[in-house]
Amino acid sequence: MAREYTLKRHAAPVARIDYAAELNPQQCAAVTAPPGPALVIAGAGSGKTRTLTYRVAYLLENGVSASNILLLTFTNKAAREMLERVTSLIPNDIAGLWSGTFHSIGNRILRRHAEAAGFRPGFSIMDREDQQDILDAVIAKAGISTKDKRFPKGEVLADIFSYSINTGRPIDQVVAEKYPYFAMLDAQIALLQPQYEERKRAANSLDFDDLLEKTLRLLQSDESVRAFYQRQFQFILVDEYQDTNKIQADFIDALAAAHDNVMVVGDDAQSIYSWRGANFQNILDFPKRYPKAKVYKIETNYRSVPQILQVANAAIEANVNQFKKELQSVRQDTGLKPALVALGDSTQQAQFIAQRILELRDEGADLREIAVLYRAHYHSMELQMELTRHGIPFAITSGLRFFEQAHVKDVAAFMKFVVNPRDEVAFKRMARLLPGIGARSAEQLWNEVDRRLSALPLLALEPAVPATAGAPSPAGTVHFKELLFDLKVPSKALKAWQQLAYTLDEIAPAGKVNPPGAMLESIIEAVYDDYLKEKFPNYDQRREDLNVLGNYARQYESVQDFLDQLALVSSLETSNELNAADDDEMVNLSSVHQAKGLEWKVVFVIWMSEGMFPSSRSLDSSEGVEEERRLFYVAVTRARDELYLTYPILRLNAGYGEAFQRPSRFLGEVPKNLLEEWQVS
DNA sequence: TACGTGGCGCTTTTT
DNA sequence: GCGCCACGTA
Repeated sequence: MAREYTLKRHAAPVARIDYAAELNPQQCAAVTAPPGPALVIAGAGSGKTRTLTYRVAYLLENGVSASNILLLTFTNKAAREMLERVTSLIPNDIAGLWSGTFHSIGNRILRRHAEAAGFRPGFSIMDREDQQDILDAVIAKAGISTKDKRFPKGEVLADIFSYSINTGRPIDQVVAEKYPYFAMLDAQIALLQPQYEERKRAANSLDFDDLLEKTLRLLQSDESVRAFYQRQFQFILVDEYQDTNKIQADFIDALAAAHDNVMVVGDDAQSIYSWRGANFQNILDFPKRYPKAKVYKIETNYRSVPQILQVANAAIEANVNQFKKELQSVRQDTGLKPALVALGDSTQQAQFIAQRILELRDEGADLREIAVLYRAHYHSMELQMELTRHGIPFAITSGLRFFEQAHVKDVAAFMKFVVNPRDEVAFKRMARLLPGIGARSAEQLWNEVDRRLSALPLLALEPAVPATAGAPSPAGTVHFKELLFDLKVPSKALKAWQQLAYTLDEIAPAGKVNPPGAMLESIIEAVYDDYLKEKFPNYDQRREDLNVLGNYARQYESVQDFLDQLALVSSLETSNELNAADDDEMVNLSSVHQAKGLEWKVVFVIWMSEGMFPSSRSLDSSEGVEEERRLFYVAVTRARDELYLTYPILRLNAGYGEAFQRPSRFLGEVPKNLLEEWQVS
């Protein structure tokens, strides 16, 4: 039996926060909960973020060191905002606190222990597109002809593998469920997975799933690493727990195993990421996995007026699988019911929204306090045109992230390659930019580069700048000009190729990597600007994007950190950060998914039509429909004062003329007397 | 093997 | 009304 021995804390600062006064009793109970497992079920708008923020402050005030806290959130922005609020509450230094998304925390851990996980510290992070590229190469290499019989493309394989990893279910099961028409190929598909793994290893590249999975495996297999982080993270806080998947839940469990000091916060009614492997059974079963868990419920809603909340409560009612709860509004009754608006077609729908927004602005509303939400990004197309016509400025958190645009990824490929010369995807992307080099030549060139790289000592492949600040710096000795200059390239590409070799040498002289801002300048000036002019019709726009990227890059000293940001920061966070026009008055257009955690005074939910919302793709299973219903619940609960639910009766079908659309079933589930029907003519 | 043109099919959600 | 893919040509 080990002896229990406690180190005395240095004198804790005098308690400054009056928790009972600043929080409601339910919040306060959760915030001041004793150590040990805790499940906080916090309804929409109930002050979930506030609760977590105060919890962090509470721990710090009670002498817990910041470096012993791990805060896991759904976006990096959410983490940053919480910590800012903590700083405004108490004077403690919180620099040592680890916070961010599961992916970014995984990345941070793996950078430190890359070797133990079977990689080199300078590894690249692949996004979905990179993943598809490499999988297409794996398929080709395996000699599978996609011609004679239908075989899934890289895109589909990525989806299968990813879902399999994130849910911990075998490939054949995933294929049978999600792609039954490929069921007879499942053995062959499963065979490709180890090849994909091998290829990633050779390229020293990790995909998004690896950032979770490899981290978990590392904790499970390496006892010293596990013990280290278990000791470091004495208190674990998890936001949006309902959207964690199996790996994420296991990751938390592994870290918490030694002390069980884990507080998870979430709302099962807002679980909307099952297609990415999220499993809201994690939150429902938390008390089973942690039998000592205390459950705290926070059911007072501060956000929405009662009329909106009633609609929300009614909307979620039809779901069988949930913790029953009834949100109570503390806000004044405005006497204004949410509007149910039927419109002739989608054009009218767009006109209605635009007109109503103009009226709201005349009434003195701030455009930033208005949002239009929809199920899928393409639902917003007509509205965008209509808003433009009326001169109404809007900001979209678009489907395509800023960093996923071709020109951004192109210039990033240069940087990725010099940081990690084994990055097959980055190299090929770079090569294909040159005239006369397509997929085929790029592949051949890579084979030769790969051969030359293998002849170099292992250490030479590390970048000369430390991967993490303070780490010893290995001697980088890759001379890119020597490596590439004399390769055989198509004659059409020769000049550009030599230029490329010089440029790489310039941005990483003798393998010593320049800071990202300077690198970008060289890349653009030496090769990319010409390409951009030639290739894209909207040169000016894209060039401007690259300037923005350059400004952003200059904030970073280390290329590695900069590239990590590109890979791991979500669109929501970048759009604000890059445009920096936060104070511009703009209406927000957003998918419901991206609206998670946000709120506005006025919310329009458009395309409330059967087949659109709920999406027709979700209709074949009851779980699918329940998730759509939760999504609808999320949409409704974004609104503080005014809510409009609109749907067009006619749908203009591409090519096929028009078809009648039934209103969404979700509208029928809300009692008529809770909504006010608007007749629009 | 790279790249331009015509036909076809049809729209989720994202770290 | 648009993007993607396959095919044919330089």
